[in-house]
Amino acid sequence: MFKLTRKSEYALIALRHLQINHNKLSSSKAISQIYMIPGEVLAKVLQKMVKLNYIDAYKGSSGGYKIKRSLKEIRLVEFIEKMEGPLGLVDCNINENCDQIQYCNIKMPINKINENIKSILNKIKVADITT
Amino acid sequence: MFKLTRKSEYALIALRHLQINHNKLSSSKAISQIYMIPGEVLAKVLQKMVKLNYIDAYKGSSGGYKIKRSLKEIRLVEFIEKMEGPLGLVDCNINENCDQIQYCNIKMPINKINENIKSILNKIKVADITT
DNA sequence: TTATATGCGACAATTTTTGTCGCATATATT
DNA sequence: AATATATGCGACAAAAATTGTCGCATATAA
Repeated sequence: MFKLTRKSEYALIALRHLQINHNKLSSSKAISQIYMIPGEVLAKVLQKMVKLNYIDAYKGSSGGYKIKRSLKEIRLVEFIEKMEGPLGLVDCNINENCDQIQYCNIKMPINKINENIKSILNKIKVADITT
Repeated sequence: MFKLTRKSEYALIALRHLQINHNKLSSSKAISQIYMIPGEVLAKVLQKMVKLNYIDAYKGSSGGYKIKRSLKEIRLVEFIEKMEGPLGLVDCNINENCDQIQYCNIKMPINKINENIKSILNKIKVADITT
């Protein structure tokens, strides 16, 4: 519980790197070597960030990735949800396929807490981590 | 990320049940049947809660479990950490065996956020879920 | 033309979570 | 005293999620 997945960690590490090196392109390979991140895994994370419009990709030799100036005010929760899927303390927040739901006595209180946590996390920006 | 494990869910469900039925003993089997929880799994969760002193066990025929009156002010984070182990956004908060740590550029900011989240979660009591 | 990038899908390995089985001990009930 | 019904506990198994690998396609600067 409450653990970032490696994918998200790699994404944040890469974002920070791209933010620091915003004046040039950084290739996936270069980043993966600097931070000891498995190449293919990082590549996919970067590709996903491109799709989600967080960073720009430049193909071809001497290509690479570059951060978008629009990144500054991204909420951390939003970023993680887009990278990994919806967050929720319990599955019934996300997906109603729970056989136990009709007998469950805690759904409502948990949902309340979940909303509290999310509203708090909403105040945290990606930039709080990457700058 | 941010998902309670089933064990914790079962624990909370059982706690709530025990709280509502504080006037009598409830057996593991009875609880597991009411809430459709696998018997052996629930049994272990209950046993752990006994060890952690959250509930009392009475052995033998017509035995079962009973909630302790002291439960009211337990913090949710504390409860979950005792049931599941330490919480942390990243492993390096918990366990320093990370090959990447010497190259990692996000450790400190993540640790900061981790503390923020924990301090917020600290305000939530188990009773917020079980009552 | 070539070397070096990104893009993408399928698959494999690993780890974590979840659940099962067997057996021991305790005790109320009969 | 015997029995049925509890808890207690360790080892194991199954399932799911996470993490990592491989192969090949496309794009482009040099």
